Amino acid sequence: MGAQPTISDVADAAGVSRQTVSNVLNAPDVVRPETRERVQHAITHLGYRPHASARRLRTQKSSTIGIRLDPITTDGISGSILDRFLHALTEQADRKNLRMLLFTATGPEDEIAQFQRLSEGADVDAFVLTSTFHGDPRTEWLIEHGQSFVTFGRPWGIDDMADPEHLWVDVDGCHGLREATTHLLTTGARRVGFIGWPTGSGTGDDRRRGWLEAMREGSGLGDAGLRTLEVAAEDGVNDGADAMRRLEKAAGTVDAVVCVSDSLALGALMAAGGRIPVVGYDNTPVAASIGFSSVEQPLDEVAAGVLELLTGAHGGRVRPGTEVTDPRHRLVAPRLVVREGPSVIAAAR
Amino acid sequence: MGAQPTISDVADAAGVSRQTVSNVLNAPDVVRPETRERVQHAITHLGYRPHASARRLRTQKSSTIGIRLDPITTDGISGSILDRFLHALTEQADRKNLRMLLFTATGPEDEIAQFQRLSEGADVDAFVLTSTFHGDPRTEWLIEHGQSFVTFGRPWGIDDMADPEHLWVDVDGCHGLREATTHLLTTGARRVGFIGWPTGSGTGDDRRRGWLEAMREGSGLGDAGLRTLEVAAEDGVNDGADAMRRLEKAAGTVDAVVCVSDSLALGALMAAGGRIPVVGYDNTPVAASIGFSSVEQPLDEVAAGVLELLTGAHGGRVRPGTEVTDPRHRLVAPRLVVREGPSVIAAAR
DNA sequence: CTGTTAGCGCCTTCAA
DNA sequence: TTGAAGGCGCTAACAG
Repeated sequence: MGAQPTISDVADAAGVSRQTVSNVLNAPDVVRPETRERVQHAITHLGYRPHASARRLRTQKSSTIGIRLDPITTDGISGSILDRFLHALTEQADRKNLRMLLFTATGPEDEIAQFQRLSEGADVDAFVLTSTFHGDPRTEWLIEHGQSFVTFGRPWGIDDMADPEHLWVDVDGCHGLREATTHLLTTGARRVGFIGWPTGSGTGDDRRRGWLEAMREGSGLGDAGLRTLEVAAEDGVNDGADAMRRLEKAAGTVDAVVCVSDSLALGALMAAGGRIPVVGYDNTPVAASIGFSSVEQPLDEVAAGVLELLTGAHGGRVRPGTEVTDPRHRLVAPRLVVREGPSVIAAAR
Repeated sequence: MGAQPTISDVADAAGVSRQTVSNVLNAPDVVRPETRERVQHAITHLGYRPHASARRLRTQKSSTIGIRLDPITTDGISGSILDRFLHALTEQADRKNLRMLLFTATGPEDEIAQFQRLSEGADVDAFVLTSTFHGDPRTEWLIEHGQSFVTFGRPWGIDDMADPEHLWVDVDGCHGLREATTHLLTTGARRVGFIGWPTGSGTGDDRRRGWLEAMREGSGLGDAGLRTLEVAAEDGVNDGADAMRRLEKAAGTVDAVVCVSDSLALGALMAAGGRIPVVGYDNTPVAASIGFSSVEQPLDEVAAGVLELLTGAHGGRVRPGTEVTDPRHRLVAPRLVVREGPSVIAAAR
């Protein structure tokens, strides 16, 4: 450790003024190459590094993004996707010289209090939210207080794509399930069942739509037939198993199943004893280790999109009166990870 | 938003000097009550909040703790425990007015580079590491450069408890497996098998010891018999299933099994078709949703310990010449979460 | 292209 | 108990 060298030390060592050093760092093209090199040499020689707080004080920006760590989901295996998103975000933020600051909250009001605390204390100058809905008090507060933010997930309002105030990035779940279903159909399956969440969740309804469209186009089944191939469940392995049994009872033969989550898929797989292919969603470690196919969200792309929106033209904030020229929303396509099937379960029988 | 009020604004509003405001904030007992109240009123009225960067610049401390987000573990379900630890840490740090800053690294050297960057830039003034070993280059670098840090996990050196330079908090895995094994023995099981990792990992060997000791004391089996009840595997569901089959082949009857991880436990459970009780480790969401017992790490306690060590007497750093009076290490006991058994798997048969 | 000057908002001396 | 200076390390304006 020892005392860190300051910009003055570097200036002295290089025989220039402090300002020139600052220029070398922040506007290199404005300094004559030979001077620049001399300064650079002094910097590396002394091991100088700009003092983050001093810079932030001076520039009035923290270059730090706040993100809330969700409360633990006891059930459901899908908690890990947030983890992976966070990882992607941190990694890419780092490349843009942005830092990620964590916080927790016990509920929406508490979260708003945290927004206030972190923004007013200049700890953070933007937020990333992970799941929001239309009329969410949190986004309303952020918009109202002119805070920069981008959400991972659509607000699921009437007209998301046109909403100029709420920047978001989301994964096209409809497309994902359509692809999964189509894949199963090309494999020879015809009666592909669907295990989803109860109607009402934007995400779940969107994914269901993907299955429905693919089936209408490719299965040759009518709507009445399709209705028996569909069943709703809460998220959880036991719920998935239960749903599978209900599905088999209602539909008679089922050639394959697509699910809105890996937890449900695991349950379905177990209940079916591994006899038919099951496709999950999120491509969690369980899917990988048990060996069933799953729709993977491209979290790197999502993270990149979030950062671009945040650092882009509007800097995550909408300037009133600005024309909506550049995209404020981004919908990325997931991809299907195809796996052979569950060797473990088969072996267990 | 708008411009945040500064300390001067508050001073003007309250009719005092800036200094008095500062005192009200940092040394309230030195200001006359009535003045204090007037200032407090002005603070809340104006919505004043001290500027974090300004304070950090002045005090030369960031009050921020850096933690590396581990690369994603594709296999193994246990990734979520780090998640929960991070959550506990963030929550408790917040109460102490400390912030958690994330970073990622591609490997040990890169991580050291990050240490350097973050510490020299005064972004962070302490680190939390999540898994270290004896002679780990990262801890060596941190010690050498006088950086504050605490690890979650023993260094697994010869004499951990006496090492005065490396502060750590860990979970007593030996105790955890002993408890799990004893529980199974009291339930009536006698031949309790053990599925562990290959010898050599400190954590794994420690947990194995717990099983071994409990069996020696309570099973009435001799060492020769015990040897057939033990099998090693990498971490993963398929590995667990495979291990279970090997175990049954080698040992003949097995009444129950304890495993060093939930992934292994899940595999074992499936291979055994849910016929015998299996106990896992980490109490991950899978254990909860499938419904098997598991040893839970008390991550809240770990987080609390880490922060206490960090903010305690030595502030995470060892002052040379200081007597070793207060504890520099902390070993917390996990607890067994008992569950009925896997209804899903039983039903699937 | 380089140097000088003037703070960013806060806290730590010291004096009153 | 309160007030008046000074400076933490940096960068944005200018002036040379």
